[in-house]
Amino acid sequence: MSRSPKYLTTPLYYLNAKPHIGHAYCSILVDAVARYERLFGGETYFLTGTDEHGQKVDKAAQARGMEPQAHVDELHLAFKDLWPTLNIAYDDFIRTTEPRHKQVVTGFLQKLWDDGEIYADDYEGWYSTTAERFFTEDELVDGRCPDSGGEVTHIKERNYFFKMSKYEDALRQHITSTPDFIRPPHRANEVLGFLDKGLGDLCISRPKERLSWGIPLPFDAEYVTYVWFDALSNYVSALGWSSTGESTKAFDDWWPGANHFIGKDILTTHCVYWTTMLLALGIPLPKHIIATGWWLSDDRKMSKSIGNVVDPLGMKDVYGPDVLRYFLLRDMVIGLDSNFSEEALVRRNNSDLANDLGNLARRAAGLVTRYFDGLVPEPGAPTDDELAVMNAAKGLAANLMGWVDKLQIHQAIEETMQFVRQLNKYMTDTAPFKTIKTDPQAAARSLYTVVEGLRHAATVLGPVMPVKMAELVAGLGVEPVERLDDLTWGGVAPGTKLGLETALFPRRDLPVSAEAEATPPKKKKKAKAAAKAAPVAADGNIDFDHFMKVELVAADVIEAEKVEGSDKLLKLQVSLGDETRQVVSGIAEHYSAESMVGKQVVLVKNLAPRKIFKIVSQGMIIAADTADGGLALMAPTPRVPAGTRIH
RNA sequence: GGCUGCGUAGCUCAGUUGGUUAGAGCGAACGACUCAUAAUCGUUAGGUCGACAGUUCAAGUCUGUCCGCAGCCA
Repeated sequence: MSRSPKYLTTPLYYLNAKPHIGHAYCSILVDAVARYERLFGGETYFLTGTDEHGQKVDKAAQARGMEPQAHVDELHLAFKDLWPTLNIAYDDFIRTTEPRHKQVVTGFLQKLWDDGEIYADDYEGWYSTTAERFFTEDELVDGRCPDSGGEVTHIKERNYFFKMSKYEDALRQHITSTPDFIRPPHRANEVLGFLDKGLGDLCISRPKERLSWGIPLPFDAEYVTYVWFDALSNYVSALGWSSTGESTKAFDDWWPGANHFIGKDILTTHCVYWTTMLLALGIPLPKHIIATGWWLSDDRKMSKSIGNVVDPLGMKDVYGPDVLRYFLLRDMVIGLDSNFSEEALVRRNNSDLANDLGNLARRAAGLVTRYFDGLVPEPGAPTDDELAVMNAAKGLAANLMGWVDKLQIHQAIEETMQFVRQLNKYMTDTAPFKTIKTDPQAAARSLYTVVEGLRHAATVLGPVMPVKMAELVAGLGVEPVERLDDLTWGGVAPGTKLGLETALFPRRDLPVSAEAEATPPKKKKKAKAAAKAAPVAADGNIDFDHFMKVELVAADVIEAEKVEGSDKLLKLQVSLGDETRQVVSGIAEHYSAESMVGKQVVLVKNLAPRKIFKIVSQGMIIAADTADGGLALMAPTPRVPAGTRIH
């Protein structure tokens, strides 16, 4: 069965932020899908890159006193250099500041201009520098940017517009007649809902005086191209699409199999802006646009302002890139949000990778070493037990493509692990460590079956954990198979020398915080009593360690305002030296907003963030009730540097 | 406020066109085994399937109302 070539893309990551878990997940997902695809015998072209124009980048460069180009030349490496460390193998990395890209965007725009798809008009609105876009009067919140809360300025200016509205019906038609164009399907409904509100035209320019760091419009040098228009074009510029009509081989080969993987936050830009641009240019629409969910922390989006950012990328340094990949791909159902936690990652590592898979390899290898001098024994004729395993291996390989095609990667992994569990059971049932004394032939048969089963599992998990599974296959003494079709039972030749010396996936301890909360799994009986020890003892005392978990720090109040609609609450911005936190505190009846600014207070730093009056509060200020019903704020005397730990 | 989706064991989730005692993995308890990374294998416990009402011989599965959560839009 032949498969059509697939062109797999991640979004171009915008250089105004450091790589985070969202970027990493998307790239890992595309990488895994590409590797699966190749295992199925298909061809793939994997594109990623960076989006380097725009005001934020320009500003950041200015702040550093650098030329924007020098700035992005440096910054884009944070992404480009990251991918290999996550075992991600892309085919091309495109930067929007490269000539090959700028050239295509220019041709793109010129063609639209020539075809009358772009017109100039006056535009009036409130512009937010932080969000880099206009808002209507109605959209503003308290006269500020609804996205960033930043300042907006009223601007009236001439700009260029793309006649996007023209394509509303054509796009709706395409979405409704192509059920899996947008995946998962409920996202398609979202886009249709967006279209039903009526599609306007899209402003695609920014005056040069306001934004110089961009691609100049070919028909008006006083303007540069709007960042989205610029960035989205990468999907065809990387293939060398040409506006003159002469298409490149790369474009013809790959574009028909285009799969854009994106985060759900950029659904509209891809499903509406990009698609209508393509319609206007007469370029066929991509085959699929796949919107993934977000990795959350404590059921919330990770964000610096909420203070719940965990550093999943740091996990690769602690646990290894393949373990991180396994966790991300196993624990997220594509399209839905998932919670990220180090604890969940460690549990996955321990139960699936260390216990089930790694340990199985170890026990099989140990027995082969002990009883057969480390040489894989002759299997002999299979009995029903072996036939069951062989059938399961066959079924696994047969089902795999279906799961991957449905983008049920987590399911593909789960099915594989079920097979591994079956191998463990088979090993226990046939007990080669016993039969070796009574029936060496049976022992040989069992061990051969487990080794061969491991080879199947390793092959099928290769796309998820390329390096670790290559190690396992090498440990089994065989050459890896490139294609699933070549994965047939009996690939391990009897007499092969096994080389599985070390544990493939070491067990890990749960992170400290998790262990304190969970019932410790260690030393079953002895630990039981101790484990049940509650944080608060019967006499009401807590032990020293518990107290030390409360992080009290000195904080300087830098801003304060009353919370509208509440008599008691003040919203404070406090500095902890290296970070600023927002805290909502019920002290307004005793302290005015003005009087708080400049004061030093004591903040409970590691209190879980919560919303009070819809405002996120990241900590608590401590105070004492006074005898006359007043309130006395606690503060270090004398004043100490903000952020100083108090204990 | 409008629209859409979701709410199933402690946790993460499956549950096909409504049909016998609601499933899996993790976690837990107990047991077996001892080749192995305190591993593996087995057994058990734990759910009024968000609430209420309705349709039906029969509802986690359909309808309505409500509660909670999320997303999109305004």
